[in-house]
Amino acid sequence: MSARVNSALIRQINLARVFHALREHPESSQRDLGRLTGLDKATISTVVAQLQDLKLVERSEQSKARRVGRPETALSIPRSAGILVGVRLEPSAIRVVTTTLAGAVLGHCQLAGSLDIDTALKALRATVDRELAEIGEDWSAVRAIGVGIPGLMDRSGRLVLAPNLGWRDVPIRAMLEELFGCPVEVDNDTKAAAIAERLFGMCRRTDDFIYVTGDSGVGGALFLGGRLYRGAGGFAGEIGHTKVVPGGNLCGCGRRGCLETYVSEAAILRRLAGLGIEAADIGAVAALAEQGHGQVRDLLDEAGRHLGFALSNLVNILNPQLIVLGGNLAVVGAWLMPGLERALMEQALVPLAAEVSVRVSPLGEDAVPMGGIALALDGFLAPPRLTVPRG
Amino acid sequence: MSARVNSALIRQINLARVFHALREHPESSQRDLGRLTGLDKATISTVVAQLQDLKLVERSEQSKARRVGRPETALSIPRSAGILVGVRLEPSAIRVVTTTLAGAVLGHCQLAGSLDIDTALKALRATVDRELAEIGEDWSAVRAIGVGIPGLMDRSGRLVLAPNLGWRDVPIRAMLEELFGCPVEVDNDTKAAAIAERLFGMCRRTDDFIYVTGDSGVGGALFLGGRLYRGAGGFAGEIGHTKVVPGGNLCGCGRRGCLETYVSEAAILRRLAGLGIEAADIGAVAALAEQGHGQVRDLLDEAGRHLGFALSNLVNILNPQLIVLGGNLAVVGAWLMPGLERALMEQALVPLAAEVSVRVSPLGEDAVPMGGIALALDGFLAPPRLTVPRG
DNA sequence: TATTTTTGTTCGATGGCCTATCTAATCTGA
DNA sequence: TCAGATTAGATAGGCCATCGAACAAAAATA
Repeated sequence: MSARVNSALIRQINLARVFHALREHPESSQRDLGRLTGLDKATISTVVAQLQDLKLVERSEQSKARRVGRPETALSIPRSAGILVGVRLEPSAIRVVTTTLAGAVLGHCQLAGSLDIDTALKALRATVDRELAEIGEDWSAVRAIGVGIPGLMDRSGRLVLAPNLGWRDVPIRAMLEELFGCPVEVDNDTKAAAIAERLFGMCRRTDDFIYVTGDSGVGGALFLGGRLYRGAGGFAGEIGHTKVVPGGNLCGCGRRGCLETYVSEAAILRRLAGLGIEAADIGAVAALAEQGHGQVRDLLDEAGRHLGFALSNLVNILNPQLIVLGGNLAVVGAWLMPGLERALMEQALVPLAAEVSVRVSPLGEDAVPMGGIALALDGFLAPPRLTVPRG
Repeated sequence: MSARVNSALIRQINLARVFHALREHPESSQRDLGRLTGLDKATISTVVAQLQDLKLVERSEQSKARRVGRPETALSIPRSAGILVGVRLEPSAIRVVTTTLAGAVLGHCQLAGSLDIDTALKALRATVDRELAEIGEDWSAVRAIGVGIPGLMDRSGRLVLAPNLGWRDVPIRAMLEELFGCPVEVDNDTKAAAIAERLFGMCRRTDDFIYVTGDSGVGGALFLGGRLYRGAGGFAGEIGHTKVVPGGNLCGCGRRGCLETYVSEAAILRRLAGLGIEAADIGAVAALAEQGHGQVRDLLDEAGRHLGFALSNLVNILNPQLIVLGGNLAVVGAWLMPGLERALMEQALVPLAAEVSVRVSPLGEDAVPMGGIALALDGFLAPPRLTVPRG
């Protein structure tokens, strides 16, 4: 059953809309917010008053005069409104980012990871504590925490399966809320990163984009029609097992020629090793390419071609506006691009290929933790989804 | 700018929800509708009163007693509420269906098509006039008309391009409203058929499904998260040019091995002709298969395999709950199925393949005109979409 | 200094939904 | 037969939302 549609929901929706409008356009006046949201200025007045009561918004002391007439008073989302904590939880590392409610980064922190759940959680707690001390805030300032995890979640925040961590069927959200004593949101890391791209990255005005990343495998997330698409079972986005080479490399899934046997970090390192080229990680690969290493460049170009082939089918089917390369793929993005764009132009239908552009994510290593920030923000701001039968 | 969120919008949403609940569950009482929509019975009371004022709903005279207490009075969407007209406009044929507002079919009608716009529109008007006479209704009873066209539409109802009809940049919606003097909705035929499947067919409870059809090409429509997904430019769903055979048949798009060179009606007829088997249309092919013609069955099985391969990538990426074969593919669906399901099981990731089921559409030839009905219903019932920044 | 101009607040109107109460219609059981 | 129990639906009052219009505030301008 979907949510009740009543006046409380209206206010919840408009509150979120006004807040996000101010987040996107800092130092706006009430008049600006009215224009941005389409709401009457009287409504904006009461909504802003409520946001002030919630300590989410502050009005600046001095006012800026535009030309004639009463000057506008600028509004802001102050640091005193509280902070958000975004976490990337991985076998190899735990990365923590703290931001204001507006998404401005206050500090970073990183720690070696762990495969044992209890150890990982304890380390996480210690890391966040240290990070808070570093930026001079305490727990009372934390509004919410969001965590991106390489695994599959259900809607209630239960981790169904995380192969890389070796975790299965863990009530991770409940455990973290117990641990931190504040609201916690959890989601798949790639999906979280895609949401971050939408709220803080390069997709702020883009309703339809595909986000691709490549670590151990190749993950994807689909942002369709202004919202993240999760699929019937929450698995949507599994682009890594698209078949790109008939009878190609053997994949962990048991089939041959899957995309992720060519373009994941693991695959690239393995294939370079096969050529006698040692690289510790994707950064080292990028460095080699930067130095003009021909074989490395060729291999990345080929990987880009395979990725472009897989994406071309997706472009034909989904007609996105933008494709974003994130995570490890962003690190070598510049070297994947030529092959990728060539394959895309050759394989995708002309009008669709012409409209889509491919970009490298600007969020870098912070993509997933910033996704945690986006999840946390959603957690206490987003109204419930409501469904109406329609086309 | 998205719609204003105010109390008028709330009522619009709840009106639509109650109407659809009654459409889905005929002869419901107000109490039933309250349970179905989650709304308070007081709210249901006023909403039903308004629906009655709008002549959309009627209360039955006699009442049905369940056990003890005051008996319920059943509500219905009566024929006197008006009728809807659904149209499929094609080069070869114009097909018209009339239904009640609840979607119950009142009559069918078909006519040879035309490639000339003026002739086609005149013929359409005459066909609808005749059909109305046949079911004993006149134009005053028509609430709205919906038309499915094999071509690309923009959001305002302008036909951008219809290669099969040879039309380009035609303000088809405005022309039809002029012609009929009542509200008209237009959309791509495959997308319309998918909406019909959702409202009247086998996907009434399914929020995530892929609809596939094959006429001259292979078309698809994506119903994702409870609504039809159109893509950034309205092109979403082009499954026909997925590459399924490297270096395969030459396609009209200039590339090789596209899906639609194997499984469209045109492709199947052409490939059968290459084997010396003459079939006039897809119905004849189905008949041959029915008679046990080995070569025909083999070719359909192979087509099913190619379709299954294309769909397997899509299943991996979109994680749908259901795949529906419609249009001409439904006619030979039984013979495509074995190859299709085999390919799907082999190629798609196990947990995803296990959850998805493939079905043949029950709507048959009426799928597109019923899509017109769905569009027409949406036109005067669906509230405006509202967007909230979120994940 | 008075006027103009623009911003933001407040008040009343309107119209949603919801709680509580009331009425209607039937069944139950003595 | 008839009073009570039970359930469906209507109505009134409360609350809260947006919105239009009048109002207050603050600065530039003449």
